[in-house]
Amino acid sequence: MARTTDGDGTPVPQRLLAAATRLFAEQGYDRTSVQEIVEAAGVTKGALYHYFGSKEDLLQEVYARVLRLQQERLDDFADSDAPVDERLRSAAADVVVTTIENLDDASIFFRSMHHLSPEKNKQVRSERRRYHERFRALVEEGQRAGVFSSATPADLVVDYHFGSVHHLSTWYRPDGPLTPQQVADHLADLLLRALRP
Amino acid sequence: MARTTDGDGTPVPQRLLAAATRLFAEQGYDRTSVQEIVEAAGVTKGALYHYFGSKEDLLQEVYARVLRLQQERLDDFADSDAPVDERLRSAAADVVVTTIENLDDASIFFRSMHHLSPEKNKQVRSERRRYHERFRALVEEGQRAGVFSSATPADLVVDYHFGSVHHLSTWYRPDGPLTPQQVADHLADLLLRALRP
Amino acid sequence: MARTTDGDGTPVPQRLLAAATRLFAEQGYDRTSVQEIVEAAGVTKGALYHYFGSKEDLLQEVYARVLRLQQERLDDFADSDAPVDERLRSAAADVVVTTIENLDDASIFFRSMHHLSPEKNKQVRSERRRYHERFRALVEEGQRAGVFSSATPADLVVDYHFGSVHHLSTWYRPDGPLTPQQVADHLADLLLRALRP
Amino acid sequence: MARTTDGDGTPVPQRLLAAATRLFAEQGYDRTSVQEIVEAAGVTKGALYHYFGSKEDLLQEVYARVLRLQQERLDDFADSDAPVDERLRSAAADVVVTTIENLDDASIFFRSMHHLSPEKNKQVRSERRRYHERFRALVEEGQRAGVFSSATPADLVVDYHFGSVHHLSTWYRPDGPLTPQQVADHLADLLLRALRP
DNA sequence: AATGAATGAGCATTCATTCAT
DNA sequence: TATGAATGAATGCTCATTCAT
Repeated sequence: MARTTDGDGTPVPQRLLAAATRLFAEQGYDRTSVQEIVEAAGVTKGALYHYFGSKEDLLQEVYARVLRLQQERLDDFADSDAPVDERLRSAAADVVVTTIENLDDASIFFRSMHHLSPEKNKQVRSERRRYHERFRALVEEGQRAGVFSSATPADLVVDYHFGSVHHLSTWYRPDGPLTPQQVADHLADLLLRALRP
Repeated sequence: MARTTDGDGTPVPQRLLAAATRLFAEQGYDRTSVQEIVEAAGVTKGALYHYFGSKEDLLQEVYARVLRLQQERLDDFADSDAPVDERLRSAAADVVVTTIENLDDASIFFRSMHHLSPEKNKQVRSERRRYHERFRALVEEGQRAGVFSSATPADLVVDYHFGSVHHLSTWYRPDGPLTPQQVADHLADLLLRALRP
Repeated sequence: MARTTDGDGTPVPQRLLAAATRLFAEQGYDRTSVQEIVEAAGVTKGALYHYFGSKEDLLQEVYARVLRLQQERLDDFADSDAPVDERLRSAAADVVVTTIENLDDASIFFRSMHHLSPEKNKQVRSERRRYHERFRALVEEGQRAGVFSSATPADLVVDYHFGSVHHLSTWYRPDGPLTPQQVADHLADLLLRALRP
Repeated sequence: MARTTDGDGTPVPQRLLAAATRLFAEQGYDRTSVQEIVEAAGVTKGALYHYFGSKEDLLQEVYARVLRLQQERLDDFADSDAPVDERLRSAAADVVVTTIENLDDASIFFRSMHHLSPEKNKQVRSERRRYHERFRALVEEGQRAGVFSSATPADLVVDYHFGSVHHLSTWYRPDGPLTPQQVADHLADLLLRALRP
């Protein structure tokens, strides 16, 4: 067993990433000090700077992990061979459920992205765009097939839906009346109903 | 009168509020220093603290002004005697247009609200709720009248729409292909289409 | 009735002096802001600076009033035609009683004197010295008459007694077991007993 | 080891403590800025806050060191097997000598203690009380043995003496006519004479 | 006699980052 | 691989004092 793990066996970089994610979500990026992160992870500052070049690098890693996960799930749904309306409904509902299950990640996304330096911001945005375009392609496919109304530009439809997804971290409470799946079904339903020809 | 205004004739508190609004939107609350604000407003720190108790008070004032304006507009639309679907469509489109026209305020709202202390946060949230409830009442009125589908709880419908409004500050660019009014019409249309029985 | 009094009829300068005395004693000179003083006195800053040149002037006035009172009392006792031991005992006990009755003044004296500028400090010290010398003269008179032991220099005897007087503000509590008069009698007794030949 | 010391080989925390002690005594706690302290110690602010949590912590450390030293000396004298009047005389004289030798510490004690937060103040006071009680026990022992008069409560006797000790920082000057030891002998003598039956 | 807006210098504290070990 | 002492610049805020009215 290498030195990079501690009592609990989790490697140091992952412990740092987990601690940072939780703290960034709870307090915001600027209000979380490097000292707090290393204390929560049970290591020292030197260790953090051994694995990450800066506090900002840590934030970017949090983003990278989330983006990778979301893109994988979207690709899976979009690549299935179900009818396009079912594929869109599944993907639209899934992003709601996984966002609720990782509300910390979502909070960080919509509140801390502007804390990245221009270059890193650009990189994250381009990965976001890839995600957005995959989703938009589904909408356009349905519009071309006449399954969805073409009254609204597909881009706007996607932003309409993702607006509500981002908004989840503002109002969703685990102890509220609806389960994540129920919320997801309702929101996907609203999207599909809005797209009825 | 001479003392409370400067070269441009605008009272000092309003100059400070305007400068703070712009800077909070551009850089975020934590990244904007009091020094930057007073320099942008052309006054000294002492003057700022003469009118505002703290940097946080300044942020709260920004919120208070926006909330007041939005509530007034919503009340006007909701109180008209047009049919309920027209009233909802007008209100839904209007909030989009005014949000786009004041994107700075919107950015601050969705990125900096968590920087308020618990008490102030509570106060702002309760005013937000009042706004939300007025909007929800419109949806419920239409559902009771059978004009709108009751498939989705009215609360969720409202959050669906406001998610897309908040999201505007993330993607809307003045030099994009759509005018504010066009965006507003499309988004209001999506809402009304989703509510078709 | 002039403008210098308010609802309660007390002239503004005296109200300021009383407020300052209380606040300086409670919080210390440096920790008391001019704003607090004027609020406690129910006037504005402009009024304070109309009557007093500076915050420091206010402190000096507090001193001046106390010194005047104490000197008057000491002179009365020292000038009586009782035997010297009785005169010393009376004066020694009286300064204890009046110090306890004005513990605020005493606290200020022993904690804030070093906040005066060199010139003002010098002036206060010279008035203190006059007081000290009058007291010392009583001791010396008794020593010359053989009523008091000459084993200790009179200066040191006076400092010994006044040390205990200054110390009162550290330990005396109105709700303690001894009345001011009892404390005074005990301390004067200790002084006289120490001076027995 | 190289890092924790500088040119003169004294560890940084001790250098800071020494500089703070001198400056607090000369100018008072509130009038001494953290900047002055670190400049006097030849380090930066960051270094100070690496070792001490706050300016107040620094003050408390000054107290803690003095209290420890004084308690040790008192215990040594009180535990000897000389007659009780000799033990009291030695202890009473010793506290005078060591106070004069550390007049800075004494000044801080009697002028800055009220600058501590309530909790820290309480802690320091309780250690003071332990010291006071050890001294009082000596007086009571002599009173029970009939060596000292019981006319005055022992508590008051202790406060009488310590008043004069505190007062030293007000009037004692190294270039005065009396050596520290002479002052100590006189003050101890006054105490013992006052206690004669 | 009194106001209160405005100043400007100063304050204690925080923090991401570096680097000798 | 990891430590932790040290840096140095920045931050929000306070306050005695001034002065046009």
